[in-house]
Amino acid sequence: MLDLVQLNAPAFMDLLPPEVAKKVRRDSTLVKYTDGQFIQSRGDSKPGISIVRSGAANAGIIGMDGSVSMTTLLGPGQSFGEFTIFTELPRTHDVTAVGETEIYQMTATRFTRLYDNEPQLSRALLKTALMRSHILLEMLDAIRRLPIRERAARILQSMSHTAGNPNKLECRQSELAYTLGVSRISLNRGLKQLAELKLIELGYGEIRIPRPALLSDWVANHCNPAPLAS
Amino acid sequence: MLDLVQLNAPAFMDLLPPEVAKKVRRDSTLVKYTDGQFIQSRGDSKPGISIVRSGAANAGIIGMDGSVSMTTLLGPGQSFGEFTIFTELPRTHDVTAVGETEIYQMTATRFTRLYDNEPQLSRALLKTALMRSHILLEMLDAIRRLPIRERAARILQSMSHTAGNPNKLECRQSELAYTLGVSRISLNRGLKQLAELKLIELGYGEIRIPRPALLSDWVANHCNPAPLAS
DNA sequence: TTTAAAATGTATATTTTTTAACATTCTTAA
DNA sequence: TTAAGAATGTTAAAAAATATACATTTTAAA
Repeated sequence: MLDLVQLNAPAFMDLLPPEVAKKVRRDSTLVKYTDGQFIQSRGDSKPGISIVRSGAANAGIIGMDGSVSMTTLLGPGQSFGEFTIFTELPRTHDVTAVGETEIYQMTATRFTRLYDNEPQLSRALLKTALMRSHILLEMLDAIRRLPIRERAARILQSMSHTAGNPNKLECRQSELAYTLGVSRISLNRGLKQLAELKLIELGYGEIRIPRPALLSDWVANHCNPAPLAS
Repeated sequence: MLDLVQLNAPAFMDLLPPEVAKKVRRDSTLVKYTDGQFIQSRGDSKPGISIVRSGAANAGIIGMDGSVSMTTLLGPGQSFGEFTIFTELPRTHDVTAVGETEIYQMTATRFTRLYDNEPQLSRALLKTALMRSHILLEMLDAIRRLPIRERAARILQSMSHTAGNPNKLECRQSELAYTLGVSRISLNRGLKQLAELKLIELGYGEIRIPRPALLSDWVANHCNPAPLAS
């Protein structure tokens, strides 16, 4: 499943100096999960931080009818739940394992002790938290202000930046729609229009971006209210 | 103007021990702005942190047509722009002064020096950043998942928690609509329905919540997908 | 190679939301 | 007390998005 937050934010562990990362691993418990297994539930209040070691963690909110909204895929090195340590808030997401997954789990008390001795930890946490709210703010703004076509262009552009190949994105249209919070039909209409503008090409399970610069220009001209000037 | 983020998040300066707050004030430049004056523009890239001393700062995004979306009012003690210090991101918002306003401005270099010597700073920054993204995530989820009526109920409930008087909110419907990202007409329709359910009472420039517990119950039953269990 | 499943493409009816326009109510300052 | 402005209330038409349904294309497995 796709994700805006994950795709743009750096992994927590990657921001740590190797020796600090080692201490984090040392002080935490490695827990293994099988595909689909629950790692945490929305509403849990036991504070602690979780870091993906291998596999992936799918964060979302499961509705009463079983539907899931706003899915986020967290990969190796990425953390979640850290806000429970610094605030008194309950967990916002249901998180399940995607495939065989290993998670470093650390309780709040252990983490706090490490945190007090390793100033590098706070930098890494701050950077991820600040980038996350930055991205969320931009996304919120896009949802409120931009029509679906523009929103789609924007997410494609940001994904092409971070994905392996800037010219091709492998993803289902239904997943993209999910992430943008719109119906597949609406998304398809938007994508069609972008394809007519020659900004993208639609394929089976993939979207090609033959000239990323063209897309970037278009996004800059159509999606930025007071364009992010230099 | 109303704001979800501001209403729920603690002020940065309030999270600092008095002696650290004093050092922050000491190391920054106090700048005065008159009503409506620009404090920063979207796209600015000079890194630094700003803290409101008196008055208020209005953060929003000004569209090409002059319209403003997602307005946020920051009051005394609240900070903005700190993410520019820890990431390489340009500023996301246009910020203007509301009335006579004083802002503590600190450059990135100065702040970083202080940051390295005062571990308490990182805790305060982390807490505000984490709370912010928590609130943003919940808001994003609400926008995607909930109809307007439910969204309105949710914001009213959260505001009644934090406002001075839990039984009365003084706000224009147009402001509320703005914050929720819907038209005034749609919001009015939603509020009417909540009023019919006897959850709220509508007045001129105010919304009364005669029995907050009733509203909370309703929100818990209608707005929480997998209810935030205990 | 055939078949089933997955994914995309498309049309239409329905619902939701917005825009625009205007009436009404409330507040405040002359 | 009255007039002007501010805010809310209401309606109808237009636009946007969704749901439903089904056709087509692509992939991969039997």
